[in-house]
Parts: sequence; structure tokens; C-alpha cells
Amino acid sequence: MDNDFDTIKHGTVEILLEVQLRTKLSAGRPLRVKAGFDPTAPDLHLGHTVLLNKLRQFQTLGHRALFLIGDFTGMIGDPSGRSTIRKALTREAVVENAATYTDQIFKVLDAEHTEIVFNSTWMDKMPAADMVRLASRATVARMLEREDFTRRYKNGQAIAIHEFLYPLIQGYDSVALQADVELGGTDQKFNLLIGRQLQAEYGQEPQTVVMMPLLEGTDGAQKMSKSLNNYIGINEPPQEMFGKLMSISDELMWRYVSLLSLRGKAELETWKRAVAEGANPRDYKVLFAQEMVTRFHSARAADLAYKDFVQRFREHALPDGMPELTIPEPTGAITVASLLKRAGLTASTSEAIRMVAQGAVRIDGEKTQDAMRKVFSGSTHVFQVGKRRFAKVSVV
RNA sequence: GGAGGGGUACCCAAGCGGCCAACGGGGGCAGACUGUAAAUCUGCUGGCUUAUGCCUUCGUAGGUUCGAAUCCUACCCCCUCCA
Repeated sequence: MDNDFDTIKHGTVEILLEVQLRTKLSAGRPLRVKAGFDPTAPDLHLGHTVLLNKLRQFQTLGHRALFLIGDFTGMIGDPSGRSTIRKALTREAVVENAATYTDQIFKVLDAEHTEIVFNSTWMDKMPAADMVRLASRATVARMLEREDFTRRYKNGQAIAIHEFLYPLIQGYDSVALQADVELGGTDQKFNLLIGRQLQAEYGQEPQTVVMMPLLEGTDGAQKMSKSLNNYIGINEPPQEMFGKLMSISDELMWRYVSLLSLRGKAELETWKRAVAEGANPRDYKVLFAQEMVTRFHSARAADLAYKDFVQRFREHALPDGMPELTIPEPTGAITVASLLKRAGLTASTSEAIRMVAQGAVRIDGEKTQDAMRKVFSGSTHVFQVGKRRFAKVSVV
């Protein structure tokens, strides 16, 4: 069973308490392993998979994954600085998001051993009196220990009372689910520990807390998140995913490989050595990108994505399968600027004009300097804005 | 309840009657250089079928003025101290 422990420990940042986990793992019964997810962001990205991979490991060892969708806590939003009460999602929206989740998580998790649960199931029914009782288990001083609360308090930023309820409810979820283990990112430490405390108060054995590192976004600075637009979604088209992975910095690449690749540590060391001896990191980035695309799409897709990449960026050829659109223009002619906007290649006409001025626009491979140039009905051209935006547009 | 400070574009932050579509920084986008890497340099970073033009934007609503982000009034929100 020590083997199991080592498997679980690999890649974690911290486990509280390790001893306790060893005991649980050797008890020989399937453990209930909880991990919570936000109901509003059903687009999973690679950052989420760090956690999912670990959850999967538990399953492989015979344990049960409790995939918790925090639809009740979603009303609050994990306190991050500017939260107000969010609107509760409608039942339909929750169900819909859940379906989107399941489409995605089973690319990593084993459906057989996964239970999807919603915390509204028990929280919607909790009487106010019980809520007060729950709230009485924590103190303001304890809450202020949480890093972002401390920071906001010191900086004179607002902290709404209901934000204090978030950790409490998340902790209570562990009570309701009788979780043996809860998995979370390092940013969840406080919440995860509240779970332990509450379970003890409610007469349960405290869950073991397993913390995973947070994956930085493609900017290499902040954690990967959709709202910062530095994410790589697991549902993104192969070319897109491949391209994004190729454009991360060399430094960041090692971080990604160690958190996301299923290759062994030994192989990773080999790569590092090779690069230290002068190999081009790009070539390893390719291997890694292919591994990811293979996992979330297929080996074939990975192969095509690679070819497309080489074609497009090394040989500067036009990509295959670019979007083809038709724009009706009754007057017989349209300016390049307004065409770009209508084709969705730029957000506005003004942006299109700026792009042209900066030499970012090519028509059939030729740089244009004139945003007001006319494009006549009946013609078809390939328009390119910057390195990535392409479309074949026919004006009719 | 009282006193004071503050709300400016994606974020931070100047401006405090016309030269303001609004300094500067960050972020983002684009160009050069590359390996769609990093670093660096340069430009752009409200909208409008290009316009010494028009429209929208400095918490909200009104007002003063030839003219307001800038002055006045009311309201909303945030912070600090006191109670």
C-alpha cells in the first residue's frame, strides 16, 4: 500500500495529513474522493486536468470520485475580491452545464467510478436555523486568516458577510458527502481545511486534504483561467490546441510537461538534459503538444495538427480548411476595412483600419496598405489578419 | 448617526473649465527579429463604409456655461476614523 501512497503523492504540493492518508489507503475500502467545480465554467481547460488526472489516479487504485458541482456556492462565487451575490443559475442551466462537464471530464475520468453531485441538493433544503448553527462554528478571526480576506481587509477593500459563508458551505459539503479525501488546488487550502474542521465538529473523521499545484496560464504569470483568457481548453480544435501549446515560453514548457504529461519523470529528465546540451526546446515542445492533442482528440488529429503547424508557420503556407464565407454586397463593392469587420476578422471597422495601417493585413498573400481599397462583388480572396486569422471570403 | 477621503477606458493611475477620445504604466494586439519561444525595438490599443466629420465614454440623474471628466445640486456605491 505504500506504493499507492507514493502514486498519490507524486505531483502534489502538500497532503494533510500524510499519515492519515497512508492509513486510509491501507484500510482496503474504496475511499470517497471529493473535488469541487464551479458550475458557471463548463469549459474545462488544461488547468482543471491537473486535478482530474489525480482524481483518475485514485480511481485506478479502486476509489470513488465525487465530482461536486457547486451550484449553490456558485451564487456566492469563491471570494476573489470583487464578488457580489451572483444570480443563482436556473435549474435548466445547471443541468445543461453539468452535461457539458460530463462530456469533457470523461476524457480523463472513469465514468464507472464517478458520482456527479450538486451541493444545492442539500443546501437548498438547509433551514436558516441550521445555517446559523453552521456559521457559529467559525469565527471572524479564523476567517481573516484566509489570505485574500486578510489582504482585502488590510487594503481597505470590501468583504461582504456572505463571502464568509463560502468556505463554510464548501466545508459542509464534505460533511454531507462524508468525504475521505478532498482534492483541490493550493489556492483552496483554507477552504479545504475548513472541511476538516467541520467534519470533526459533526463527528466525522476529517478528510485528508490533497493539494495540487496551480497551472499557470499561457502568459506564464497568472493561473490558467477563462476570464484571463490565458487558457487552453480541452475541447479546443486540435490545431488550436497544438498552436497554443507551441507558443508557450520555453521556461513555461517544463512546468506544463511536468504537470500535464503522463510521461515518466525519467523521460522528462532526458529531455531536460538534451536541451541543456543544445537541443532545440521546440522539438520537445512538439512531442508534448502531440501528446496532449492525442489525449483530448486522437493520434491522427495530433499528426494533422503538427503538419498544419509546420505548413503554416515554418513554410508560411496558407492553412487547410480555413473558414469560407460569403458576404452579400448589393452595392457591388465593399472596402477592405468593412469587409474584414463583416467577416469577423476584426472586431470593428476601426480595428480593421488600424490593422491595415500596421501592415498586418494580407489579401491573397499580398500585404495591403489601403484599407479603403474596394473589393468587388463576384470576387473571392483569402484575407489574413496577423498570423492567425484567416478567411476565404467571397463577395456576392 | 457624525467627520473626512474616494468612484476616470481591460487593470492601475494622471487630469480638476476649452489644447481631452482623455498623460503615464500594466495587460492586449500588430510589425521587425525568431523557433507562432524568450528578450529587444517600433506602432496601435472607444465606435462609425476615411471623416480638418459625426456619435458614445470620466459612478447616476439633473443644472450652470458659448464650452464640463473638470464648477453646482441631488442620488447611488466604496473606504477610513468617531459613535
